[in-house]
Amino acid sequence: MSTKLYERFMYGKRNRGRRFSLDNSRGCDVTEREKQGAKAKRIIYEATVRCLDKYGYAKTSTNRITQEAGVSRGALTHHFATKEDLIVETTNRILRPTVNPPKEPPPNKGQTPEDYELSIIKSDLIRLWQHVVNTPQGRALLEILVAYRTDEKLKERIKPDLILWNDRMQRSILQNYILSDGDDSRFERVWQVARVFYRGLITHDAFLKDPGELDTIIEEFVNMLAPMMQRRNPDD
Amino acid sequence: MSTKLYERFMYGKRNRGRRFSLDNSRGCDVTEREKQGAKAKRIIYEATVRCLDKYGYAKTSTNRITQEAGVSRGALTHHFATKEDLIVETTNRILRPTVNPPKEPPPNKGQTPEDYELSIIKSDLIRLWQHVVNTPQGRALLEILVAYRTDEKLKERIKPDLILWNDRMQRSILQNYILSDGDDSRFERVWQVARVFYRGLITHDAFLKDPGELDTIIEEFVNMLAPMMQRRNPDD
DNA sequence: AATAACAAACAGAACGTTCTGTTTTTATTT
DNA sequence: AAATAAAAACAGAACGTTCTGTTTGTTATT
Repeated sequence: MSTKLYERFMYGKRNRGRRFSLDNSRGCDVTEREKQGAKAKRIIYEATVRCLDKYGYAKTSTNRITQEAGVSRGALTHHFATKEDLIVETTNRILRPTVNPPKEPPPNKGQTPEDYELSIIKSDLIRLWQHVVNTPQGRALLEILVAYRTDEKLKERIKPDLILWNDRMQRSILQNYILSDGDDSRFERVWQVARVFYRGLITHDAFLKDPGELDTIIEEFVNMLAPMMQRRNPDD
Repeated sequence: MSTKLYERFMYGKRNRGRRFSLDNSRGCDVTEREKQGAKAKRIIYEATVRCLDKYGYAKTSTNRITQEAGVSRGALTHHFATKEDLIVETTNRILRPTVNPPKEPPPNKGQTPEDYELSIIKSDLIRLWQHVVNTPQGRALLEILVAYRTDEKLKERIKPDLILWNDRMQRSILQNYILSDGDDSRFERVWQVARVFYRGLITHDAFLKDPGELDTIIEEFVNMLAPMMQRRNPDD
């Protein structure tokens, strides 16, 4: 390249074009490019969740994710500078919809009001297992949480998110399920017991000959927990 | 090495010496070499447990284990042909002492018999957490169980051991405890609920600002479970 | 003398990251 | 409206490191 051309090039470069980064400096309307990038990120995120669920944390390499997502290596590194960035963002996307689980309308019954209330709480507890914890997202989260335990850098980055999510979760649950004269702080603990139990349950079929045994254990647990969530006076 | 020496060495190697493997073909007396080998294996096993606990499954490489154990790479590969062999044997050694947890003598009290019984059961449940699950061995086992979920080859090799251990555990517990209403199969489930809960608890402090919150959750759980349980009369 | 026990070098694959180059979209200037 | 600069969105090669497993060599025990 001749000096003249180069100087003209650099001159133009310095004085023309955009001075600021793009990413939505306009205001609100979504450009084609933003849509494209968001879609790619979503595809990669979904592939990451699938890989964590299928192969586990140890074998979820960036190579495998690109294969699963059907994108190039460059695409992944463009959107996620490091693997840690990818895991952090994946964690946040897993937690996002979990905060407010969709509420099912209670089915009609010919039961006494007490039995009816109990059945609703039981079905809610079972739903927590079937539609939140024991899902690709839930199992992927377990993989991340176990890695979290021994990965200080990851811990540093996602701990605030997890605590925030926990608080929001508790508040959301309290809004929907607590009885007016109940002990809130105790109820929060009971609910956390349920979440802890379900997390442990993901790895429990290792000990069982028949996977169906899981259901009976869940049933036992639900029968144990549901009546407590109905107690109106915990102080007697 | 000169050719002559080398040939003499190889010649001797091929045509002389013992034809069968050593490891205790004599009968009973333990040789120095056997002791040495067993000690090396124990050191490697203990280092593996420490690595799984400290670094997690993904970052527990054979290299790291040799460093942690203070042995050479050759020593490790000599005793454990593959990494999978090492993990399998480590799993078995973790499970070995857990089957029959040491029983603590009950402390004296000025309580009613009912309260006394309840307090013993509660302390047993807390001990399960403090001295079995939340230990380097217990946390290492969690790492292995999570890897197990997505590793078909590992699953194939240790599944029988886990099921066997589970059965022995249940029988051992049944010897000491029964359910308040005397239903054994239901009690087995209740006890499994406790184990599942504790396993989940290992990863739960990720959600908590203050690690001390764990204790209150444990307390809640124990208060929930203990009244359902009853110690078996040792005279039957 | 044979071999268990250990040590160390090595091979090949896979890992995460970095880098260079190309195409496409967007914003600004003319 | 056309031209142009800049940045986003890829694609893919290459890098150095680390991994597991193999092989070869040495020492100690029987």
